[in-house]
Amino acid sequence: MVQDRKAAERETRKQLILQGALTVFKEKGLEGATIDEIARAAGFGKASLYYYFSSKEEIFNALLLQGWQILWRDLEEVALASGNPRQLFIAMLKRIAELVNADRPLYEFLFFAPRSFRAEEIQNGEWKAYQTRLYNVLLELIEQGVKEKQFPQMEPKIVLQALGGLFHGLVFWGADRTSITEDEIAEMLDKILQRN
Amino acid sequence: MVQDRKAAERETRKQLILQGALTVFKEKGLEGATIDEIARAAGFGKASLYYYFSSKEEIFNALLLQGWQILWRDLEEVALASGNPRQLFIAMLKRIAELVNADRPLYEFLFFAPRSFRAEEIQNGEWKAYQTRLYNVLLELIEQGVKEKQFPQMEPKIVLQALGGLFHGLVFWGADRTSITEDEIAEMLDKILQRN
DNA sequence: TTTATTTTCGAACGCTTAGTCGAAAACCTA
DNA sequence: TAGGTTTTCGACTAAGCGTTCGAAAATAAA
Repeated sequence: MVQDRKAAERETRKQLILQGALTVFKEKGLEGATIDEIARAAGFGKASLYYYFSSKEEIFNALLLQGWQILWRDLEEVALASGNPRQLFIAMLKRIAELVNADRPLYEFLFFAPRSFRAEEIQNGEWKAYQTRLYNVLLELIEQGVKEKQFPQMEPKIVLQALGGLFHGLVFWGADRTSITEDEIAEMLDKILQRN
Repeated sequence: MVQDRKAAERETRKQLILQGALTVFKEKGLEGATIDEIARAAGFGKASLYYYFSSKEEIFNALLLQGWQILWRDLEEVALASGNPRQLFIAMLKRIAELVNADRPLYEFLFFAPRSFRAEEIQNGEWKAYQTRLYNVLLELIEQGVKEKQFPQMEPKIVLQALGGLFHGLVFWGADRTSITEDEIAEMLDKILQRN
């Protein structure tokens, strides 16, 4: 069908635009990401963007949703694998680290951008459901792990909060960001989450 | 002297403006913090602000510098107290937590805002020296602590990075931010930084 | 009270940027 | 090739915001 090819092309162009948005975001930061620049980065005129997206917010929203969908699809596999809570938890963090390393700009956007946006449309976007799902899965793993004495005896929410911050720091902080390998993460987790 | 009183009043008004800036920042976020709103929050007309500060950047810069100065003055005391590296390190984190709890908006600004600003003037501001000093003191404490086997045998920079993220998470993340007490922090650190 | 100085601020300026419009170009169909 | 449809984009509009201007109000000095 011609229809199909048309739709596919439209989708491809939308992806190009999202890609451009990501590029600009990476180079200029969230505030510096203007529609004009995104258009140029994607190889379109400014007005053309509005043929594919109805607003700047919609672009960011689409980026967030798509990113979280991919992230979740990937992590779900890990979550459903077999192993005890501790193993699964570490496996998930490792997988997140792998993904982040494979496409840093995307995940910086996914993890940082939501804090910066104040718009309702974005704060209550569809992507949020995936974030919540991930949070709950990790929380349950910790709850189980604590119950089975595989983690220190602590309030799971606090542990997750702390590990979230820790992981965030591990993966995104520091001057030379390439210096932290998966092995280091695993080793670090092993030391910090030691049985007691 | 009349001169003196004048200078003091000028200083007081500058403080009012900084206070207003903080209020608006807290309510509207960094991007939403306009000169108009800051002026209104501080009880001045917009143009009056420029009688005290020459630009918006200068206002943020002054806020950062003053905040870090106060923070550092406070922490220096703790750093110079007696105790082994581990004790000193924990004491410093506890003190930071106390300070943050005492004036959350200020420290959110101090710790979050620098990431958002791209302006040279702010990125290379005087405040940065204090941040560096704090970083180095904490790093040395960890290096000493590792040497003396009071911390797990790990790369101090990584430990600090991780703890930075962790602490960040502990203090700033989560829905109900008041729920984390100093005691919990201490307990958490004790468990995580256990000797091995 | 008069004059000089400091302080305040509404209004205007200039620039940036999200979003629109209308027409041209590219493409498809017959 | 002719007519219709899809896609592109330069130019324009409108709004927001940092900054400046000029004059008025408040305060101090004489």
